Amino acid sequence: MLRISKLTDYGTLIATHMAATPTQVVSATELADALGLGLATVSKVLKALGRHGLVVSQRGTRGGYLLSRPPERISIADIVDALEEQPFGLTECSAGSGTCTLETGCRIRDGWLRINTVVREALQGVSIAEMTPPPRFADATSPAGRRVRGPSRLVRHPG
Amino acid sequence: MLRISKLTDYGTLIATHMAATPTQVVSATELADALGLGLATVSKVLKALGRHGLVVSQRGTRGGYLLSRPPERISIADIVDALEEQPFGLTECSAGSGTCTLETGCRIRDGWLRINTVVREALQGVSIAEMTPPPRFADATSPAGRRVRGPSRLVRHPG
DNA sequence: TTTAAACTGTACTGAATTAGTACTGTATTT
DNA sequence: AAATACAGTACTAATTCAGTACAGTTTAAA
Repeated sequence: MLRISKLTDYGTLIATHMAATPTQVVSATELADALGLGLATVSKVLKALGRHGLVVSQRGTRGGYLLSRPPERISIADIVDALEEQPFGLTECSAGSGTCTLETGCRIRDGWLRINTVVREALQGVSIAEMTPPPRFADATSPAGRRVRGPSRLVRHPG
Repeated sequence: MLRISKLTDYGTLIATHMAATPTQVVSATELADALGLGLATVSKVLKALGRHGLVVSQRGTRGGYLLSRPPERISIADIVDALEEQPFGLTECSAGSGTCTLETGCRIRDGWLRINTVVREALQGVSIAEMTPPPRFADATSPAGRRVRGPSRLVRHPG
């Protein structure tokens, strides 16, 4: 369907929400309430994010989750990698290898690999700190007033 | 799964194959044989491509399909549009509208719309003529020797 | 020390989507 | 008239997704 799964969608939602208060421990319950999602669903997402080192968890009363690094350094690609099937690839042949029955004589694997690269760079080029629209009544001189202006900034090649 | 469907994959395969002999009428049977796919499957794909004006069909003996325009002017985005769910969108909210139960208070729709744009441009930026690797023993001065060199060319902004 | 909040891990079930195929009908050429 | 090839619809099995449930462990606070 060329669409991210709902779980991945929730992942970006949750991570973006956490990015708003990056130093604050938030519990799955709080996130579920704030975002209108089921607790079990939110837990499932956070667990996956934790496995991939994007959040760290704190057990017990007053426990919860915390972003493991500044939100500017967590990209949408990171979230996708944590929640979608790995490895990344728009087609079967460009992701794994060997499973495609057409391998022999396939002339377009090359093309798809190039497209993958560009798409991946697009996802890598957006951090969870950049997902939310600029605050409407923000003071333009405040740090919160800094904003991304359109897609041109999106494709940056991190390395 | 953030992956194109197999049908879409077949679509790019079929279109790319046809792009190699752009003026020749090819039957579904020939394509199925050449690509190692089922006839019914190939027919299904070609029908969808026809509905979207990418190929024209010719019935009867000696009938078959023909690209409706030069392969340089048929993009991967065209194939995707013909075979994947419409409209294009990596998330539910960035494709349609109204179906997302979280609409109210969703802060990231904007971000996903921007990402969509970039991904879509990547798909629009590659024609089915550019999918195959350059012929290995091609004369460098021949038209067939022209080639795309890496992803930088991929993101071109057609509009 | 007890209790409650909160994370951990696994498993399950219904729904939705995908993939591939079958079948009947129509058009065209030889 | 016959063979080839497209047109359209429908169907079934397999896969994937989405959401939830449950039993267990850790930690902080009362």
